[in-house]
Amino acid sequence: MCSDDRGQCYPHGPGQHRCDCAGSRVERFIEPCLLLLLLEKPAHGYDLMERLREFGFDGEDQDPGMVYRNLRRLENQGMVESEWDTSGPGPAKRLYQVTSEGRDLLTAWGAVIRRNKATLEKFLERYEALAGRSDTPSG
Amino acid sequence: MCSDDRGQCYPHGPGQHRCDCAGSRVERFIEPCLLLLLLEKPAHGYDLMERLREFGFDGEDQDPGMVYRNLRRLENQGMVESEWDTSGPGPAKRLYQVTSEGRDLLTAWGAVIRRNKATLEKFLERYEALAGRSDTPSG
DNA sequence: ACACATATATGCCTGAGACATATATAGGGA
DNA sequence: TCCCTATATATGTCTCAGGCATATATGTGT
Repeated sequence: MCSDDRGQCYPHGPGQHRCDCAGSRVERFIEPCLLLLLLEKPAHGYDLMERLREFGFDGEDQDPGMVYRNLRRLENQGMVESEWDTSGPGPAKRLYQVTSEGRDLLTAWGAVIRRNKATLEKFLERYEALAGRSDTPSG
Repeated sequence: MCSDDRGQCYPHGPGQHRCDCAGSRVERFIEPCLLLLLLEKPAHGYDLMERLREFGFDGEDQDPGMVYRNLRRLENQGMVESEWDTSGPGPAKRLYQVTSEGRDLLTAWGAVIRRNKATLEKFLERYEALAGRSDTPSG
């Protein structure tokens, strides 16, 4: 079923893919995070990969594929623009910045995330109301 | 790309599957919702389908498949138990109740959802800090 | 020469979820 | 009787996001 030796682990339960037990994902959450980071400061993928940890993305080993693919998709959709930067040392970097369409998308995400937060809050209220009763879920 | 005539619609943006534009999902969120509802009051699938709306599940037309499959999976994992109820009129109902393992799972979910909420809050803080600057995402 | 950090890109596979459909029971109306 | 609807459960198919692996290239240090 779903067993590793890292303590709490539930069958198909609250976990990342294949039982990482780090929490259920908010779908596509990486998208608004990338947009926000890029609005704060234009950057390239490898840099964003590091900075994503600040949003709770499992820092230990970030997946480059995830980051780069999302950036390319956002570019295809006109949400970000990129240009090669060969000025520094090392391999060329693709410098991204957000377009005005991308700003609109982030605004939309803002609303979505507020709504999402409200949903989780509603759940927790109800969950804690239940826990206050005798038949608490933890006991 | 992603266009319908229902107003706000972003390419692959904040939306349910295939551009429903109703908000990005929290993965597997239906699971803790079902457990919580069943702890509040044992019930059958069709009933739960209705009650799920209270958690923000797109009420208009709820998907029975989603509900029933999740219930059966939870039962296979020993998180809930069911028995047929043929007492009432109409077709037989499968009455579900939560097991002690299921309660533990809900407790774990509680922690996950609190963490998730914190992540969204952190994002929103940072998002609003940016919006306070001149280069606000919406303007 | 070799290892390593930096940097980008692509391929494969799985699981959740959206959508459609099948099946059965019972009640009401034409 | 036949049909429509509400109630109730179950299953098939397809797509997409994400996890994991891998390929490629450049510069630095030893």
